[in-house]
Amino acid sequence: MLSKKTKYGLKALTFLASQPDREPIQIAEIAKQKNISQKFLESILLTLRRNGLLGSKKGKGGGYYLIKDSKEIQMTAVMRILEGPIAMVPCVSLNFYEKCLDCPEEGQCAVNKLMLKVRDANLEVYRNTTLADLIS
Amino acid sequence: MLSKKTKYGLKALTFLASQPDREPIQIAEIAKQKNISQKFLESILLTLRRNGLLGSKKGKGGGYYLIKDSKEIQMTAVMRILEGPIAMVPCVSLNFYEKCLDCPEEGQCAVNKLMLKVRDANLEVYRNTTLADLIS
DNA sequence: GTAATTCCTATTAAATCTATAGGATAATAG
DNA sequence: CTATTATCCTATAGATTTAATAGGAATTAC
Repeated sequence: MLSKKTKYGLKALTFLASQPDREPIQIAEIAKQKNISQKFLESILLTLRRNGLLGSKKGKGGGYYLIKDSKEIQMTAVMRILEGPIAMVPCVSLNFYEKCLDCPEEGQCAVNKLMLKVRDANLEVYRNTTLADLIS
Repeated sequence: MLSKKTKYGLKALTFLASQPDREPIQIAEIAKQKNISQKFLESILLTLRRNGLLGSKKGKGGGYYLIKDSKEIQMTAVMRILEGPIAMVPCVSLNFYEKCLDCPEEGQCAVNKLMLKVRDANLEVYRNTTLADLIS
């Protein structure tokens, strides 16, 4: 299952990407437009900012805005920030590799073999989809 | 993340598939060979049987065995039984479709659009991978 | 300086996953 | 027919993760 965090994060990002310019938009505004709990959204936007996808401005007239062109934002980045590793098991993860302790030989492990295919298929999708592609 | 249930289930299935014949194998034997908590594995094998992938025999000489040729067992079935819907959100699920309550129009929803691609990519992998493919 | 808004940490509440317990049921062997 | 072996089944406890909330600190605009 996709977490609500990711779901809300994606909705917020596309909302920002569909703005005519990059003026800061307030959390409250995004939450209202996209039907999201404001406080929860607040923490999500914060992590998106900390990970370099969003910029922010405090005080009156403040808010969040995209820091890059939406065509430059790949889903690989978004998913890794919000949902965590793209691989479903650490032993096939590119960025978060860990050996399985219960598995004597990776090359002969069925889970490894299947999840490698799944990882590649998903990477293919995420790499070839940008934020811009998600806006109709 | 892949659940341990699915991970263990896959290991058990491939272990059974790699047996020379379809004689029943005891839970204890599978658990030992594959490093799995026996009681947990027991419940997993039970659901695999209830969902038509395994047969079982009670009493001495009992155990579990594959009910079909491993070439006939697609990962779509295995994953749906163990991990649940292949789609990451109900609004793109083939077998468990549900409309999102917070989403006015599916056609214009970024989450829907992205997860549709992901679903298709994963289905492609799962449909084209059988249990037999996972045994080296 | 006041109002508006993000920033930040901690905490609670809810849901899900993992594992275990313990007895019921069925099959086999003798 | 009895003892043994193994699956069957339900319930529940424990652990982890997710979702949401609370409340005040810091910053900016006017």
